[in-house]
Amino acid sequence: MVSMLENSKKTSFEKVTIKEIAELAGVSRTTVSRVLSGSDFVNKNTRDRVLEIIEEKEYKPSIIAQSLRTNRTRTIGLVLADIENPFYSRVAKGVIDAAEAKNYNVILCNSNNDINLEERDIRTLTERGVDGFLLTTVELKMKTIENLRDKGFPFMLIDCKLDIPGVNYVVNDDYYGAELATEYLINLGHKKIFFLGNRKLLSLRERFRGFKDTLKRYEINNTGNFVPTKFIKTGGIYDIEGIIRYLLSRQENITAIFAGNDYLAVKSIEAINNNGLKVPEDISVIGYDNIKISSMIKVPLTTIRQPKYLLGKLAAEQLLEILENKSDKKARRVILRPELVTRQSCRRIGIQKLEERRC
Amino acid sequence: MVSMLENSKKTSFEKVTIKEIAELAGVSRTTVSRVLSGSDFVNKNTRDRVLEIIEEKEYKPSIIAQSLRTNRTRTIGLVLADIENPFYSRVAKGVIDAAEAKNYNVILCNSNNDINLEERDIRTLTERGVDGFLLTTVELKMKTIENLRDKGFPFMLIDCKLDIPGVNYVVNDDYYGAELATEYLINLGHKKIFFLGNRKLLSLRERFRGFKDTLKRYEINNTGNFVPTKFIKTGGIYDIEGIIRYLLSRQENITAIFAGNDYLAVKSIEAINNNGLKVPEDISVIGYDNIKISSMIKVPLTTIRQPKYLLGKLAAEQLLEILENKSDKKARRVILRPELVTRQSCRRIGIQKLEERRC
DNA sequence: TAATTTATTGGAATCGATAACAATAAATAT
DNA sequence: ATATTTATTGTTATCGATTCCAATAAATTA
Repeated sequence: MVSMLENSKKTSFEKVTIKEIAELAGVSRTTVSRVLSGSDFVNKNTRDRVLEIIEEKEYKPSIIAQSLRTNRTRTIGLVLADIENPFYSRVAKGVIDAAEAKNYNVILCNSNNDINLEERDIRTLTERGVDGFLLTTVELKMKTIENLRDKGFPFMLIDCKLDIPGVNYVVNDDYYGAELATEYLINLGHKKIFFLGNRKLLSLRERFRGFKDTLKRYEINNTGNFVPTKFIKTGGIYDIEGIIRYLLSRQENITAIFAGNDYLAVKSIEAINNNGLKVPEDISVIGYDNIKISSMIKVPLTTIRQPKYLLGKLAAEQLLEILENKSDKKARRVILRPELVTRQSCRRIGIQKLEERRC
Repeated sequence: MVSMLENSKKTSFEKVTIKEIAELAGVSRTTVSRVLSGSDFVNKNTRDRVLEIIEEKEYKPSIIAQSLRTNRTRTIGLVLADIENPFYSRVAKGVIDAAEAKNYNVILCNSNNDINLEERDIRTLTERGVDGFLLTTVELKMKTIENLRDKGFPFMLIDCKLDIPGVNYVVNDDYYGAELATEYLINLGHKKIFFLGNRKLLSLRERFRGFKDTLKRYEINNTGNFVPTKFIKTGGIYDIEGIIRYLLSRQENITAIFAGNDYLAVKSIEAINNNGLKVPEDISVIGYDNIKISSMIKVPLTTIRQPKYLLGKLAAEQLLEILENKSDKKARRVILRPELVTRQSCRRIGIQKLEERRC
């Protein structure tokens, strides 16, 4: 009764500490701590009494104080290249779910595809005392990563295959995915295929490699896949309209575009339409990522599906394993396989070119 | 030189503490702390010496220790209803940007539109010691909010207009937005309009109010806007296909659907198409939110645009102001105005009904 | 009965910072 | 020359937990 009265008087946010619990239970803080940490050697009666008071007072140990003492925060950092990009937000969901399942929290940074912000975010996170972090980097500096590794700070890369010792990652097999896409186009009869994408970005570099190698394997000569720099705006953003106009004007009879990601694909289709041509009738377009909108646009997009949720989930799980088990130095590298999703943005081209059908 | 040698020997992650800095500089920890906290009363020579050593040792104060002592973590929590929903991820970006601008970090929780997870998240965040948090709640329990308020824990609601004393929010004016949408449809000649959306959700409730009131204002009788429960799956998810089939079968000559959000609108259009009808020829559909895909789908969606980034940014800024300035108890309620975005999913219906054109 | 284990508990140091208060030396006023 | 201010710095307690080590009481063994 008295305690209820006291409670109702309490207006501002006051915290119960372990000291109070100890006093109320007539034991030492040590004992309360023991009760808290599960089972050590505490007498059953004592334990019950302490637990009762803990419950009554709704005592929760201060995570901050615990962190200071134990040097673990049960927090991991997540550096997202772009939270608004559905690819990354799905990855983030996987990360958050995996973290929460193990009673960890996630501090989120958004690097905005900016390598400088990315480094700032990494610094912020380490200073803030996260136990480890996950990095979805898009154009990473080798030095930064090596530095992190050498400091012994636990981290994993997401969707960034960097094969240097002591660096772990969970990635989609971009090379294989690009093979899938390219083979698909080739089987539809395409030979003049343009690869659209910023090859500075790690995953796009892999996709481009897969593309090139596949063409070679089929003995198809393909030249000039370079986007003139004048179409690349600050921050590596492409002027898709400009690129498409340029491609069409080159009169090279390009029959297909392999867009490095679905965003580029969607924009390309728009641009192609704006130039009076149609997809897939005049030009086939294949994307990469299978983001949600790719099935919803005017011409549902043929693309490569990547396990995104899994990417985040596995990465987080691997990181947490490392954290729970600091000694083990074994390499943790997971490579996930993408799949082809055929929709309607690519069509077969054959010996006789079908006449354009107009509605 | 010696120190460099030492550094290169250091393999694991070792932290420099204020104590070491103090010893190296030949001053007390207090003095170092003073230097750190900007300008107190420290002799310029001393300060310079300390700063030099801080720089040399790359010393960063432990945020955990600071937090414990000062009872401030420079961390805010963000409970997102669904990080994968582009609406919320844009909001999140606004929040993160505003927080980082003031040197705060964001701990992200994803409540998955689940009210139980939401409460768990709130608990997690308060226990973790965030300074305050932002809540994008979708179906909140009044009790939870009142409880938080009574405990004096700083928080703000995002896009959830809850007018009880001591509760602050930044919201879009859903009522007004719904007025805009409804008026637009009415001006196009629609009278039989169906409102599609879960009216348990706060913002949808507001939209429905705006919808109803506008119809009344135009003296239009509208009945039966209730979705039969059999089409509502667990978690409040709608079986849109079922609903649309049901609507069409009712033979009530519905000419327009006001979808409570763009997702519902997009799905509705798909469902309508699947039933052999066309948008907007047979049925007009207006959405709400103006998410990215709404302009990219087959029939670009007419919808209501909401300032999403601003929503998050302002909410975070308000919260931080509260945190920096604990004494001020003034109400912080911001109401943002949405706008109509006309695209192609609605058409005028007139006296003579145009014959269906087929391609 | 004395000696040794075992079970249970508490004291005090510690994690890395901040802050109230005290202390000293130098500068100024009387 | 003495008293009082001012500038600068240090001492120590504290935030809220954990943990090493010691202490006590009870139980067991010799």
